[in-house]
Amino acid sequence: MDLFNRTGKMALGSRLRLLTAKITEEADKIYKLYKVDFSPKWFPVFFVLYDEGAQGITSIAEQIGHSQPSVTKIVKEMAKAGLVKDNLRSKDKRKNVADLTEKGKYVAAKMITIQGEDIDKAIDGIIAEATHNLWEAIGEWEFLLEQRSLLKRVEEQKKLRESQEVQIVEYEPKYKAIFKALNEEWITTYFEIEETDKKALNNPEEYILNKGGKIIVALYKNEPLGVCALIKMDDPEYDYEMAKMAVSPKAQGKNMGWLMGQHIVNTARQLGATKIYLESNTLLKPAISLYYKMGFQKIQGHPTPYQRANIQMELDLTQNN
Amino acid sequence: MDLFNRTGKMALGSRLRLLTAKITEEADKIYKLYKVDFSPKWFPVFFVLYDEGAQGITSIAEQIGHSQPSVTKIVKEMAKAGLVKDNLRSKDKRKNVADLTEKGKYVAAKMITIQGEDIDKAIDGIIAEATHNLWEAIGEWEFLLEQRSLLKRVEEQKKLRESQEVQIVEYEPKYKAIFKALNEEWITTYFEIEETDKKALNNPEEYILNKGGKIIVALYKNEPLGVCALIKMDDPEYDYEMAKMAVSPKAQGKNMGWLMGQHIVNTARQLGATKIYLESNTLLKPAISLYYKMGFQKIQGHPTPYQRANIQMELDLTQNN
DNA sequence: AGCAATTACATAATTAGTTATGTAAATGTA
DNA sequence: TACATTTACATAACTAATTATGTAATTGCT
Repeated sequence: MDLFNRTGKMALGSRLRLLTAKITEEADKIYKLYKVDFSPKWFPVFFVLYDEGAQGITSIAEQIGHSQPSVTKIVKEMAKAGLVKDNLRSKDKRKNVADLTEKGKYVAAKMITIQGEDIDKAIDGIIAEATHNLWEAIGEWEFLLEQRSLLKRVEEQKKLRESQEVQIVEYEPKYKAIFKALNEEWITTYFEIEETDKKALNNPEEYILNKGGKIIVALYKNEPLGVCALIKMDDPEYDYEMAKMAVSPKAQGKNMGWLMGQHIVNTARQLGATKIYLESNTLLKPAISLYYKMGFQKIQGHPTPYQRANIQMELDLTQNN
Repeated sequence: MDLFNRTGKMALGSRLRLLTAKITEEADKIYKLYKVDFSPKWFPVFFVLYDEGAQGITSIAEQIGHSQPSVTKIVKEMAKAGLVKDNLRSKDKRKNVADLTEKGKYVAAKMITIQGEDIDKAIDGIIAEATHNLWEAIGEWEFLLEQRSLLKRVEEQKKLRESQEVQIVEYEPKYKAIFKALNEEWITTYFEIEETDKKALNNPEEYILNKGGKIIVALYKNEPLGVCALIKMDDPEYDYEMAKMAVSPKAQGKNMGWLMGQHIVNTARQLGATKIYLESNTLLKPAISLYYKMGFQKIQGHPTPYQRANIQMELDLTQNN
């Protein structure tokens, strides 16, 4: 299939489907070769009954990774072919216990020993001719996808790529409106604008910058979609507070919060800070988890002008992070 | 999937199907992640149109390895989604030429560059974590199955195993009936019993053994299912003739002909023969091809008592075979 | 003991493909 | 040039799976 050299790996699903179809088709011919009246799709159910003995439909389905209705159908088909008997008596009257018939046991033994050995050897032959072991590779994929799904892995790549297109810049007067708008957006979604908010958002120069603080803006493809402030505190314990972090919903999943957070921390360090303070609300789950990821620890009892603040945290810059 | 450690490789098809289903399911979620209104099954058709430009249904089907009706359906679905326009004018009025719309081209470019890159990297990550490369392994299987199908490989294993259960023994009087029956079976199927046949089949001792010939019997699981004779000739050029080879239809595909042939040749060699002669009929294709495989060469002009003989061959034992 | 929740399964509807078949257009041939 | 064959496609019927849904039996809880 030359096609797949051109598509790249995003066609993995299609490519696998074609190979699967080809192999299933051959399997059918192989059963004919052995003159067994057997359909390849029966195999997993058949094998489980052979290997584990009589059991209910759902139990089989779980073992072979099929849906329960699929097993129901297959059991009925095999019953018709005389390989299986179902509706065996069991205490639980909901259960439909299936088991191999004598004929089924005979076919199974023959199929799994004789035929299985020939097929194993044929496949081992292909594996020996190849430099990459398909059988082992599939096993590894089953395991690795169990650990972390393909979706998750792609998500991470996406985030990584997009975070490379995020640029952090210093506040300039032209960003005044967006600084206000992005913050108002999340505040009004969950809470109400408080008096302290108004002051800072309407006069960032006066209330933040001129007092020795910083404001940064995150650009995604040159569009300002995130803001964050480092505010000088007048406190015996803390030098700076990280506050007014806001990311546009349009820029979610681009790692912007993390990038701005790291930038703010570095800035604080350069300004000689040893501890950073912040306050937030536990309603804002992604934010809280970001703070923990950055190394912030929960503290208690610091006075705050904000009504919505129900959690307070600090980051100790003297420790390695 | 622990199941597949127990089944052995004959469950390869089932195992592949499960992996394919899982990956297709994830692919669907990945498209949602990128907010593209796109179904994974469209991908091969979509890609071909992107890569090769406008073309007819059948041409697409051939390239992607799908059936033509499948492509017809997919093209219609994509047309409905506004990604493709079909029924484009073409000289050949039977043809339904499809092409990407402007929207389709935009989506394709974005999908294949940006999304494709993320997916490629995610899959490369899995491949890097694994010790066996699934992508390469699939490519190798596509190639190797093209060379020699799985069916053929299994057939060979079967033949090999069964030929190990074939035992060649010397003629004994108890095999007189089967010697006659097996020969009569094939002769009457294609030709008629001739006078010369009757003599040899009814009196093998007198006409074959006592004249210095040999008869061997091939047993499959102790059942006599094949016979062959080495007949002493009274001829200036040839010492022996290989004749009366017969294999029961029940024993077809067990390599019996080859095994008996080799045995006869070895016997002749031990008896000091330098050349073996045989005659046959070109109607008997498997037999003729067996003789060629054994090293026999076609010759012409030797006198024969048989009407059905239309081909004559010899094997030179002085040459390495 | 009585009722809600869960479980085990069957059945129906849906999905993504296939093979089989029909038909019009194009091509090949006597 | 007429007619048979082939090609290109659509449509129908089938296959092997899925998800959705309904129902009876069992279990869990107060």
